[in-house]
Parts: sequence; C-alpha cells; structure tokens
Amino acid sequence: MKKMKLKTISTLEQEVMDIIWELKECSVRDVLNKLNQNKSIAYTTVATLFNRLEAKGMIKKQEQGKAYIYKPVLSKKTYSKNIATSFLHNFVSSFGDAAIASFAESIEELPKEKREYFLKLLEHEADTK
Amino acid sequence: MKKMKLKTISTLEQEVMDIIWELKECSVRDVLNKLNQNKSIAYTTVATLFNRLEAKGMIKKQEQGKAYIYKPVLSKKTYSKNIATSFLHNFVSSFGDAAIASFAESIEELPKEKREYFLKLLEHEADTK
DNA sequence: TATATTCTACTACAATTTGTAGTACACTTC
DNA sequence: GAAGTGTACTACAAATTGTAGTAGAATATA
Repeated sequence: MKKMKLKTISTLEQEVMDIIWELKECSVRDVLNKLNQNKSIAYTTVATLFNRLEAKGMIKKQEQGKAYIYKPVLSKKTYSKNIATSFLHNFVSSFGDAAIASFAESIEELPKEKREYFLKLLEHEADTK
Repeated sequence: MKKMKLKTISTLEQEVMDIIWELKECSVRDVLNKLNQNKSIAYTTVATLFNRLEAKGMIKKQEQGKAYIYKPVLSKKTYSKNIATSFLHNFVSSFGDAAIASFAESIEELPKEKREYFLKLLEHEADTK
C-alpha cells in the first residue's frame, strides 16, 4: 500500500468533475453545454480541463465515433473517501491530537441533521466490526 | 460572521509555524537555528518566510532591541480548529452527505486510540449542550 | 574610530498551478 | 469542396512556493 500523494484538483476541475459524475459519461461538448448555462467558456478551455483531469488520473477516455467519450475513474463517493482519508492523515500528522479534537468540535457545529447522520454512521460502523 | 476564506500556508511555512508555536515567541534567527539542525537554509530565506506568514496574518512582530520578535496570532489549537472547520465546510458543500459518510469511514480507519479519543470528545460535547 | 556582524527591506527568479484560449490539422457532412 | 466539429499542441499571465542575493541601517568590537 504505497503512500502516493493524491493529486489535488482545482475548483474549476472540481466543477467539471461534478458534471461528469452527474452524466456518468460524456463528451467535451456535453460538459461545455452544461457549463455554458451559467458562464461563458470556450470549447478548447473545457478540452484543456479534460486533458488535465486525465493527466491527474481522474477520468479516462474511449474512442467512440467522432468524439471521445470520457468517464470517471472513481465514483464520486470513492473519491470523496480518498480526500477525507488523505486530509485526515495529513492533518493528524501536522496537529496530532489537536487535530482530532478540532474535528470533533467542527462536527458539533454542523447542522443538526448532518451531525446526527454522522453519529449514526459511526455507531453503525462500530457495530459491524 | 463573514465568510472570509482562510489563507492557506505552504508546507515549509507550516514547518516554520510549528517552530514558532513551540518557542512561543522568537526571532528569525531562532527559527533558522532550529531548521538548520536538519537542512541547510539561508537566513534571508527564513526571513522571507516570516514576511509571508505575517502577510497571511499568521504571526505578528514587535520591535525589541535589535531584532524583531515574532509571535503567533492564533494558538496552534485554534488554528487547527479553523482548518478543520473550513475544510469540513468546503468538503460538505462539494460532496454533500457523501462527505459526511466519507468522514465517518476515515475516522473508523484511524488507530484505535485516536478513534476512541474522538468518540469520547464527541460524547462529552454532546453532553455539555 | 574603522571594521565586522547582524538585521530588515526590497528585489529576483525559476518551477508549478490555474484559468483561459488560440492554431493547426484531420475528418465528416453537406 | 466549403463548413462544422474534434483533438493535439502551444501560449500566456497571475499566483504560489522555495530559494536567496543586495543595500543600507544599526550595533558590536578590535
């Protein structure tokens, strides 16, 4: 199990990923159309973002007809798990027990239903092992 | 309560902050000496780091004799709390409930004593409110 | 007092990341 | 064969990061 530092993605790349996850698989144009509902952005800009996301191992492409079809390498859920784990590790290694305490406090400040959801999950997982 | 995006600090800046927190207050030279126990780095490099940390609001300086004395603006604990809160907010806003679930899972994977410490804190805080 | 040491202020600079897009060229589609 | 659509490649400025040099003030010391 190598340590391999997880590549981070920028906010715009994250936006693109969200659309890709939503569409399950898509072309550059699909994402462009979605993005252009809010902002104005060039086709080649989106293409660049796709290339970078591919380089970062976030998506993979398949030849198909005229345009490539891209799909996520990891599910959004799995990716989010990786982010959480990696953050927690770094954070604990920088701040030790204070990190743990800070997290507990931050969790307490979440809106009630999220807090309760979190607690329920924790209990459940504790049970199952 | 404004939203104000928390400035991030680089890994080297973090290293410097750790020393400053440890020393409570110090000069550039103090930190240089500490750092030079492991690596070789120029005085002015450390001075630059101090300036950047000051610009980011992490430390403040006081005139005192020949050299400035610097001290942290926030305690390490408070800072770590800010990091945790800010991360959690962003993360939840990007991943919704999956973020919460991912966190629960990541917590479960921590070494036993950290996990238990975390749970104890959560229970305690739940009590006190 | 002339000199060496120590500090701060300011500037520099390359590498990387990020947002943004243009150009060139291939392939389809009228 | 002219238009549109797609990919590959290149560009480029702003910001961040690690790294440090230089100038000039202030202090300590020979």
